[in-house]
Amino acid sequence: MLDDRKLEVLRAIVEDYVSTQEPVGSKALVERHNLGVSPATIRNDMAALEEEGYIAQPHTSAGRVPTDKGYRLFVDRLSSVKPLSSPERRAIQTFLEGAADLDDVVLRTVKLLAQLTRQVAVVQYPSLSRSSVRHVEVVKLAHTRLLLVLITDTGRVEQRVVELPGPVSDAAVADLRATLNAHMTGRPLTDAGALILALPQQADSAEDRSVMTAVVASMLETLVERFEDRIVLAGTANLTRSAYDFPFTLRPVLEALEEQVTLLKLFGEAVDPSRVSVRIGEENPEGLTTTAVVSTAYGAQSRPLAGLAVLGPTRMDYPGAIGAVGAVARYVGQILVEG
Amino acid sequence: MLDDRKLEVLRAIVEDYVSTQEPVGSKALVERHNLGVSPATIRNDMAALEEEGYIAQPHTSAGRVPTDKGYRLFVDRLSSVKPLSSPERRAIQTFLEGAADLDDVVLRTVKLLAQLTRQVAVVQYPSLSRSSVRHVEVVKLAHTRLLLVLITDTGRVEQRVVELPGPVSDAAVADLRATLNAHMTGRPLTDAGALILALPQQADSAEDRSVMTAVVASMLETLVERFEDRIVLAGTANLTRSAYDFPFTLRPVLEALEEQVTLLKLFGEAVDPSRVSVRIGEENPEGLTTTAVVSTAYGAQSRPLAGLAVLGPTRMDYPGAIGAVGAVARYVGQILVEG
DNA sequence: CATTGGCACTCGGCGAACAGGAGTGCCAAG
DNA sequence: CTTGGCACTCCTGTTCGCCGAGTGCCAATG
Repeated sequence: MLDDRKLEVLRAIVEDYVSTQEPVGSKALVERHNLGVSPATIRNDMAALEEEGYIAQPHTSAGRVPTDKGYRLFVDRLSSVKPLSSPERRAIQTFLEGAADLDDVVLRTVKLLAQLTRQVAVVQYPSLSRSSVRHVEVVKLAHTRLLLVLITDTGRVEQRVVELPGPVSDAAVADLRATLNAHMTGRPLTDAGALILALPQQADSAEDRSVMTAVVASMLETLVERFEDRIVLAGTANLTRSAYDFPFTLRPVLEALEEQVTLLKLFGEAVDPSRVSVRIGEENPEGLTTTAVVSTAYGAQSRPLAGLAVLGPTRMDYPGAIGAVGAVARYVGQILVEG
Repeated sequence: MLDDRKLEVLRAIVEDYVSTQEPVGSKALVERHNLGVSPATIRNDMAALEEEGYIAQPHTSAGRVPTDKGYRLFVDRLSSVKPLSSPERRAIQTFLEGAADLDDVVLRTVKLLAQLTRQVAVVQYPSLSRSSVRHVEVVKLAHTRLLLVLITDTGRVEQRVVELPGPVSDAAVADLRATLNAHMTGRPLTDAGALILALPQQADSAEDRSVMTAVVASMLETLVERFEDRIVLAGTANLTRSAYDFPFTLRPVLEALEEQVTLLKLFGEAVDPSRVSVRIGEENPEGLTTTAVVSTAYGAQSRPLAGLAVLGPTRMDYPGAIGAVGAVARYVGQILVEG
């Protein structure tokens, strides 16, 4: 059905439309790309492509525009990743290496991505669920109040205040710290919860037991609730560039970007740092159905830490975005895994 | 120059324009407000108001629109704060009281404000500079690596990893913890830095001294660098509602909202929880000159914690926004100061 | 049978012309 | 000072007609 030239035509249409933002006609196509055939031939091919649903015309007498299905085919079979230039690579590396701490790494990453792609960038903090416990600290703030601090091997720190049913001694706190560390240190967070579940029953005294119960409950909440929370955005202003057809399409996107739940869905599939996933139009969660999302995971191959993505209109420079997302993910992964 | 009726006319113009978003003419004015005079009279008043620069007409034959100066007069002399309804108050209180921790309080606050005003809401975390030290914790992560945790009385927790020049013993760490707490606990963060500056010189051994130097340097950085950082936004999608005149005006606003530095300026003057400040148009920092910002501080009267604001088009419901900002600030202040 | 040039057709975009109407400014009278 | 009347401005929406881009179809060609 679709011979090589038709595919070539589709690629040309996508490329032209992405760069000009205007429907592309048969004549313009043969001029800009040397296809070696006449406009009439292209018209036949275009008719076939439209028949198959890869392109569409906004108005009867306008040029053609790729459909979501067309972009999909383009991404899957017609495009190759556009590698970054080596100055770009160097810039990325030095920029990211200058980061002071985890917050700074994530912040720089998201800004970098937004700037490179001129789209909206979304970066997820290294997920707790994929980290291990480096250390647990227990601090007595008052007679009946403790602070639990959980430090992960990715440098993330979660803390939580626990109200106790009764007062505790300093010695008991020291005990608690030792016990928790003995059970949790070095374990992945996904397992850590189960490992401390039985602790209250093993406590020596009734007091210890009630304290332990409160602490364990709180720790479990931390492990469960905060699993994947923090997400950082940058470049939302870029949304205004790509939208002539305004409030209608922009509104739901801005709303979706404020909804953590929606954003988390973007990373649902991206668990393999070596592959970049592209979701186009209707393939996205509600509110983002007019956009395209290019995402991947970062971290070591064997241990992905979290997701990172670029979001823009479906008319997006896919090869460029895929290249940028992949490269940035690699560098961030390196820094976080080594550092 | 401006008698009572002219002021009344200005108020009517502002109110009508805010609610209809359309230039308001003399006839409509006398119909919607019972001013007791004829349109012709109003026309004379309007001419005077225009002469003085309080209103302007977009086109020769259109109605009048308030200028920034007009809004300013309206806010300063013509409007009274619109108190929230008592169901609203109750809703706010219960909603905020349901918050689990500081993050949650701030998050709920910002969402609440955005929803109440249907504008963009901006909330600053309780500023470190206006908090006191509740506790300092020192945790040994590895032989040459310590974690410093600083907990403030507003529930904020800042942590930082310090690389040491050489290994430390557990006893030294315990010492360090005790010393730091002795000097810092209960002190405002603004003073805490000065109080630990001299510590390295008092150390017993050369090893202790080098460790202390590293720790103090890191602590000072935390105190200085992180003074005012985190800011949370909500309701950016509301920007699309109030803008027919799009990309041109929206773009710089979105950019400004991503710029922490700009946002911080919004709170520059707001240090008194009992007063709500309004900045209109050109009174705002670059990028926000087409918007109005209603801001205040929250916290105890004697000890403001941070700022909180609402941002929207200059055509904004000022009485409503001022009421909402004031009320929310009061409730958040209560919760954070008591809790 | 794919390719091509020719050609009629469609339809959106754009500017001109036009009518309607809202709103104004001015003026003279109360 | 207020008011009704009135001419004027100019924005808004509509219609009309034209232009041109782009298409689909067809017959001719290699």
